[in-house]
Amino acid sequence: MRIALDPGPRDGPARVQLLADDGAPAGPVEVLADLAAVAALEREHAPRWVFARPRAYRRLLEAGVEVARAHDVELVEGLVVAAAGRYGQPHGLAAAVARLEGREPEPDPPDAGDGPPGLFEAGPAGDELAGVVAVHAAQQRALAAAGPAMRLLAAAESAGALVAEEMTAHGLPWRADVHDRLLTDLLGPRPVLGGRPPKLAALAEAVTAAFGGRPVNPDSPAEVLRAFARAGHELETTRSWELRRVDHPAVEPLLAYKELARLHAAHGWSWLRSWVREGRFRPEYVVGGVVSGRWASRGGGALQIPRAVRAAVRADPGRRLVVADAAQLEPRVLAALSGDHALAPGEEDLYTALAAREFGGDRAKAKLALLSAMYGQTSGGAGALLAGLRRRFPAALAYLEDAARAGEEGRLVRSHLGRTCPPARPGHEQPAAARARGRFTRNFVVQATAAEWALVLLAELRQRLRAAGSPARLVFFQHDEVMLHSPAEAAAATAEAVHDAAATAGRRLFDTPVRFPMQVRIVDGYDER
DNA sequence: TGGCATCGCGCC
DNA sequence: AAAGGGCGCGATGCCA
Repeated sequence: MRIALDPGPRDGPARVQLLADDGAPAGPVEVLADLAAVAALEREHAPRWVFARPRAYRRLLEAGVEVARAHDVELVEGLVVAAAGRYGQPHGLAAAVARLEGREPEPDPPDAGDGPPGLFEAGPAGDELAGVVAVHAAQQRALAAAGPAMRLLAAAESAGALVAEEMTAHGLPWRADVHDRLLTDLLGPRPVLGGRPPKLAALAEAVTAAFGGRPVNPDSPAEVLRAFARAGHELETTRSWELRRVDHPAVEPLLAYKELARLHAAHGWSWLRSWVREGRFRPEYVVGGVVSGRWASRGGGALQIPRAVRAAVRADPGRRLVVADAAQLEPRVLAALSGDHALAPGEEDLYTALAAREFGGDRAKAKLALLSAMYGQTSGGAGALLAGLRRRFPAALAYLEDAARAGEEGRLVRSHLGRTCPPARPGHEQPAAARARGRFTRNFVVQATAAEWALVLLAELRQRLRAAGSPARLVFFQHDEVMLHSPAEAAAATAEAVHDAAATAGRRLFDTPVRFPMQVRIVDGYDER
């Protein structure tokens, strides 16, 4: 059973309508006294809730209501539009309704699916619930025609919306005092009036001194290039890997400066002030925000938390962090996709196993070879390594090369479950553009399939925790890694649920002997191995 | 002053 | 011969 839901304006009534599984209305529109009434319907019917966008669920969470299953109309519309070769065209509810009615869709409103509260409530008066019902019915027809893989993808994407909103609501445990201590250790005391912290100021002066005393702003690539040019070093860029090859006394303080300045600018005291409240970091996740189906995030750089500050992520007293990451997910996905099972023979470290068989025990070399194959890299010695891979894993390499060729020829590629890449843009016939698109589609098939494996893992894990009445909460998700905040006594069971969910995710996507092991650690701090 | 492109680097 | 996928974000530098 399905129930369409319009949570309504913030101070107004919510409305619901019972639907058959094909999306046809199975009852009248009903007005709910409040969102808490949703909880009663959830207990009574355990339906799949059909709503317009993730923020609808945010409203439920604010009212203290969690649900088990959902169909997110705007997220699914994105999948359906892309599958028709029109990635990037409007997929908000209003646009979907317009298409159904044979009108030209308007561009999506800014931040479709997210954005500040009130944006949509204040939007043009329309029957939101009727739109949700009509578009959902059309999507059910499209998904039925596309097959079970697309239906699984739609369900997983929608489950992702539930997880994302719940993770934001719970927040990532973040110890501001620990973070502050880390910053002070690395940068010196926080400057009271802004400006550079002591250690950064000292390094900037050291750079200037190394260039003979003429002031050089190390934050300005242009100035740094000019300074090196005056010293007789013509550089292309000021990237650290290029600087490292230069023999000049300014290099060492400059590299040290860049590393610390990065920390200060991106995750320093102002970040802490902006993003951590009452011991929690609450980023906003953007489900399906990346073409490959990976999540993006808005605000706080949630998916780029540097290792240097991870010690600040600490479990509350009496709790533990259960941190799990999928081991070598992308090459395992490639093995399953291509049927080249020899590439991923078991649960052991895939690169080590590969190194032993092909690369003289050199794990780094094996990893570089595989990543190069999946990214389309051939420089830096990668080309020579590819030959060994191609000889040993012809099916896996052929899979990637087919995807690359499809891209170069302007065709579409799809993930295992049917997420579709954007169409080629005009100009893709130019050789350089064609090769770039080939690298993109080569990577897309793997990255997008890995992303949907991870989505299914999340959905399965969430379902297990709910079924068991677990007190553990999902608090972080980053491409191939999940973190839970769990009472200490439940941590072992939580870890088991992760392993179980991972195995199930593999089975739901593939009929394959390839395994998808998770490395799980139960720790107090995110920095602990 | 604000918008925008570029650079550079953090994460996967 | 050369060809590295996907992001977010802050600082700089240029422009209106």
